[in-house]
Amino acid sequence: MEDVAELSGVSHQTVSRVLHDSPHVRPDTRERVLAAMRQLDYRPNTVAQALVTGRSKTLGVVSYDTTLYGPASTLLGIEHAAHDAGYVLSMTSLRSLNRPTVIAAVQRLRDQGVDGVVVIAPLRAGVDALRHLRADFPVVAVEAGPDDSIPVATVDQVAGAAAATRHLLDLGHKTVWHVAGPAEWKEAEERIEGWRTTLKAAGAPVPPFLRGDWTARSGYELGRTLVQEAEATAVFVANDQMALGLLRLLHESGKAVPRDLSIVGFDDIPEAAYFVPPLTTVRQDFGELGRRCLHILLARVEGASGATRVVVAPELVVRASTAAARR
Amino acid sequence: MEDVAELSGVSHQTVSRVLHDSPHVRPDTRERVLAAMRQLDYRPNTVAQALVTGRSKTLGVVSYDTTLYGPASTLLGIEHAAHDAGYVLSMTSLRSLNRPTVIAAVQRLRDQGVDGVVVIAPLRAGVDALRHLRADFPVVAVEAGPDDSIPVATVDQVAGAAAATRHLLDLGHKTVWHVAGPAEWKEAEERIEGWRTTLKAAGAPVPPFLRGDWTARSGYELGRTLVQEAEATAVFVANDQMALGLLRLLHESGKAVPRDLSIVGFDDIPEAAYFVPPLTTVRQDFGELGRRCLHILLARVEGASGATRVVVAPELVVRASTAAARR
DNA sequence: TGTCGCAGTGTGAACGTTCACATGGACCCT
DNA sequence: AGGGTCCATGTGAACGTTCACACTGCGACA
Repeated sequence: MEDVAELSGVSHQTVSRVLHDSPHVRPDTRERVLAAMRQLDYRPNTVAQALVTGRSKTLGVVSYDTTLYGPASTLLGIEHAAHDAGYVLSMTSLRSLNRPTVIAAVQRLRDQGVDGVVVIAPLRAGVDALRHLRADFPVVAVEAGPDDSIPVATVDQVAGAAAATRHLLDLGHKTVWHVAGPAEWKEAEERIEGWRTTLKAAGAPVPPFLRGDWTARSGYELGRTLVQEAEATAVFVANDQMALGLLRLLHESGKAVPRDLSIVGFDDIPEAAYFVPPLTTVRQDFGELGRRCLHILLARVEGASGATRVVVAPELVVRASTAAARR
Repeated sequence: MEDVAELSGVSHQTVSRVLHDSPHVRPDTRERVLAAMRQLDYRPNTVAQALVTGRSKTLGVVSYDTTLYGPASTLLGIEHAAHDAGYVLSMTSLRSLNRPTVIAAVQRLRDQGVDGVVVIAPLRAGVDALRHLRADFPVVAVEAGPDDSIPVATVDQVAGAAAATRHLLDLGHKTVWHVAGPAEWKEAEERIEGWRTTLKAAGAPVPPFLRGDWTARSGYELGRTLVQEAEATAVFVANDQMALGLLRLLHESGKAVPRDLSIVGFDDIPEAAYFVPPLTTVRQDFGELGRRCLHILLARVEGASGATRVVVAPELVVRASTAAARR
């Protein structure tokens, strides 16, 4: 910067002003400075800027397993939104999600000088950790956060599960079974809730749900139990991978989908449309989710306060894995 | 830091020394300083450290579509390795991959003060961009890089494709068809090469390959062409998603897998084992890949030089989608 | 017994910015 | 003509570290 100043015959301060488009610079001076910058290939030192301003134009993300489709897509949405806002993203991926690890990760990012953090913590434990964070630092949770102590962007899981369940009931099924996700996941619990309340509201019997772990393998295993229930004609599975496993087991058991059993999944992963048969599922707009939560965070960083809650609506996508009940 | 110094009755420099475990501090002094740090909950300002040392303990990653299984897993491997080495990761995700965008992304990260960058740029164009980067900054490419001008960590695509093809030939198939990935992807081209040379080496005829775009949809569409080839009994598909699409089309066309057609995929995505039938495929250890490339980068950052090339071996996973040719 | 070396500590400058304030001139108004 | 205002610019300190060097005392060695 000193070099640029010297070359263009002004002080370092004027260079700084040009850099920030200050109105108090004469056009010809500005031009001279810009020329010098170009000539010297000057690039402002963001680290020095961060030191003096206390702002780094960097945001942190702490996430769990970015290999899963949901978190990965959300992360991408966050990244794009951050990029568009001129922010850089720092990432931390936890190997296990519990109170100390989440707190440590946020602290670490904070020490690194990020202006704010978004936590993708769909587990109960992670959600819980957020409540124990200092309130003097902008944090937003995505996809399940604690009550209202922290701003949250989330997809309405209950509504999605309700839509899936209602779809099956509308097709004439007497009731709907459910393959759930792991108990520690808030989303899993909310999907159970949406499913159960919809059944109750319709006066349908509520069968016990089966507990999976999101993997295709668990869907496959739990399918064994399901095929023994002669009554079952419709299942709402808490994610598409488990639905895939279930689909395979049914195929191996000689059961036809949707003739013998109608299936609805959740997430709408890109592969779902090419399952055999193509899977009816509930689409979550993860990209939008990420974008929205980043905007909340940005507002916070800029000084807004008060808890916020953004809810993205899921959408039922009807394909070939569901059909009217046989009578 | 000044506060800590004052509280423990030493100078700021001694505090700094304690911070860095300098041997030239008397044990009791060290103890006093540490106590003061705890009492004041002192956290060193990494930004100031970065300013003066020129090192930020931050590494950059520029990637393309982190929603895909491969890049996402690689990213995770990189992240874990970085974390273990005490580094933080800054991420940039490109919306389109070409020379200017890649160069701009690297520059941006560099301006942000990262110590080095890994580029996940599987496209020809991205690979190309790397050649036009200043050599005075540590960059490593993962999964396809230019010749030898830049260090690279990669999975041996040719060997993987060869293993897949040979597996099918060994089962007695006269030849093997191929559904390839998009031409701009280096991996796609290398898989074609592995497939073609293996066929040639075995004296088998080389049918024209079909050009897909990695999506299940394209596998489905291209399947139409494939079922019209009465001769075809074996196909090597360049990734698992396209194999899924193909599987569905075959099912709809009344063709049985593997009875009428044997199929091998590539990647071994977690879902592959639950396709109908379970997919024989080539597993890539993306986590390992990420870890390895990060270690190369770290070595570079610490001052090592000279191009390096690390190759991870893929592994054929035989499942139920391949069977011996009928005679 | 003088001096060399080293352990333990302190001092001030530097890193590259921005911030708060000071300066000087042009213009306008009374 | 004098004073206020605003524009354009400059000056020095501050941000929180590390770095290079200087200093003090103590033990060892010749």
